Amino acid sequence: MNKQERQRVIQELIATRPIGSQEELRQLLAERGLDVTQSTLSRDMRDLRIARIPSPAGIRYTSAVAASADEGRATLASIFPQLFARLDVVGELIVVKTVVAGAQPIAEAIDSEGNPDVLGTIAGENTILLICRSEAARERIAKRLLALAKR
Amino acid sequence: MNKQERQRVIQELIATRPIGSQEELRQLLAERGLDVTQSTLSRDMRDLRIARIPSPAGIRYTSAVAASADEGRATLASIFPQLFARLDVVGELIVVKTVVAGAQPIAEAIDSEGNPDVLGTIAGENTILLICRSEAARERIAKRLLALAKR
DNA sequence: TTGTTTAATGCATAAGTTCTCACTCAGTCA
DNA sequence: TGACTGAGTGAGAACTTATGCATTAAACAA
Repeated sequence: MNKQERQRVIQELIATRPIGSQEELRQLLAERGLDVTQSTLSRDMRDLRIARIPSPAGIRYTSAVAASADEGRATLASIFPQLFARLDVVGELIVVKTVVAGAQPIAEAIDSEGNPDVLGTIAGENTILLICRSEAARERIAKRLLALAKR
Repeated sequence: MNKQERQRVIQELIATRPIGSQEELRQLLAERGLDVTQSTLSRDMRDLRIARIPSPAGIRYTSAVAASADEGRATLASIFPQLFARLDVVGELIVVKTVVAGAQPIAEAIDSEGNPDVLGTIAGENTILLICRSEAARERIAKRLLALAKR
């Protein structure tokens, strides 16, 4: 049971669906085999600065990290761990999921490295598509990104 | 006793200083002659969508108009038929063409389903790129989307 | 190995927020 | 006029989140 991994899953869950309480989040995590108490989630939310936003439709949590992540251009290593959510690969492609609004800065940081293994990046709001030169190149890059994420 | 006036003052107070609880806010309002209970403030906060952001330094309220812009997310089934235009596939990819400005909401709706077959989506203005886990996954998704479109 | 330190966590409960209900008051209409 | 309606509110119950303290596990030094 790993704190980093858990916090990453929390970011992702919160980015992709409305969650109305820490207890609800706790259940979603439990379904994924991450069993912790609400106390721990309260502390995670603080670490991640996850905002709680009320509205007529109910309460919702939102990652507030993204807002403060775009100060100038940061190095990949400095922002990737904070913004990263998940990574998948298929063929020569890598799909990186990030917290809300995290895709743009990460893609920019990757681009600016000028790695020839990377043919290009396309970033949406919380998803980056990385097109690699070959499957071998894709493997190298994915490995490196995963290592970065673990920081 | 005027609600609008009070809510205006709340916005102002929250913008200009760190406020850590509704009780604290209540006192500040009382000093200004606006006497209400914390219950009322809770309702005001909801009306104004004032976010509560925790951090190692304590809790703080912030006007959250920007952060809460994603309320009222529609289900895929409810919007897809209206916005869909055309669909093509290649390898693990699906390219969905939509009516102008339709890509963003559809991509969001797809994301929020959390389907593991879908590694990620990237949306432009009227085109969505869907990256699937495999060609088989791509087939399943494409079939489903086409069925949805026929509604 | 043994002791020490530190991070992570659960438990119990304190602190804080939201909700339900009842009430008031102003406006509307027959 | 008198009944009705809806917005706004307070009081306290119900619910949610934060925190103090104790425990455990891991890393490290002696």
